[in-house]
Amino acid sequence: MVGWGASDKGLRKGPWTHEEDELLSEYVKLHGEGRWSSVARCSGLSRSGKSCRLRWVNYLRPGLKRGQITPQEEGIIIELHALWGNKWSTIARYLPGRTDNEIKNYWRTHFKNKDKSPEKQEKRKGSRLKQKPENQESEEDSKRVDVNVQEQPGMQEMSFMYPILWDQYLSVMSQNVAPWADFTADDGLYGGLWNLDVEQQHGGADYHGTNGNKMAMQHQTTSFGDPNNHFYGGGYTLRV
DNA sequence: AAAGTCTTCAACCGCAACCAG
DNA sequence: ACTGGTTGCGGTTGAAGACTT
Repeated sequence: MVGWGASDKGLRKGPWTHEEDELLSEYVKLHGEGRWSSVARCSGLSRSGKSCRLRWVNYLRPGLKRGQITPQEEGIIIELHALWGNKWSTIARYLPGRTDNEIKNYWRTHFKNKDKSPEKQEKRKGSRLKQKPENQESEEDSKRVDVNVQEQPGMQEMSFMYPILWDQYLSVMSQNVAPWADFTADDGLYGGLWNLDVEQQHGGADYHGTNGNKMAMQHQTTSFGDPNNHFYGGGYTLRV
């Protein structure tokens, strides 16, 4: 990578070391977030304020989720992207523990590649299929979410369906209220698509944004695909 | 086993908005 | 109102590892 290692101002660039992470964490613990330019100056780090902020926000901040995006999260990403486009930071507010960078990367790797030549994709897909038994759904397939967006004057309606694994289904159902779901966002939409109790999950519910927007959600659970594989389906119809 | 290709993700850059003086 | 510094956002890049031939 050209220029990484040291910049013309003597600031380091490139991957962060464990020592730098510790310095930054320690500094933020003592002085709090914000004032990133002074973090860079006072913490002893030879990093730009921008770099410090980015490292904290995307990697060091407590409460960040690690690991794969779940089918539920994927559904929310698709749904909100259909609403707002590439407003990654806005979308990230609805996925606590996930960063805008993570969501942006996920979108690019999983959905942007639709732009690539179909032949190439088919070729790769075909060779991958050789590796697994016939009729067995791949992990990617099992995460597929189907979205249907319909716009009407003054209202936008979206439906999305996704298959989920049985243990994920149980895990979601066991949470009467998702721990992260209880917030409202500046733009007035209710922030917790999973903030439904079991009865409501099956019955649907209406929510009101703080700006008066009405957001109606209808949740459906149904088993589809191969019941022996313990796939269940979830879905919402969302009207904004 | 090796070389080529593809995917993932951390980190950078440029720009715009915001804020204090 | 203007200016310079700071912060946040979205787009892009490139290294590393996984996968395919």
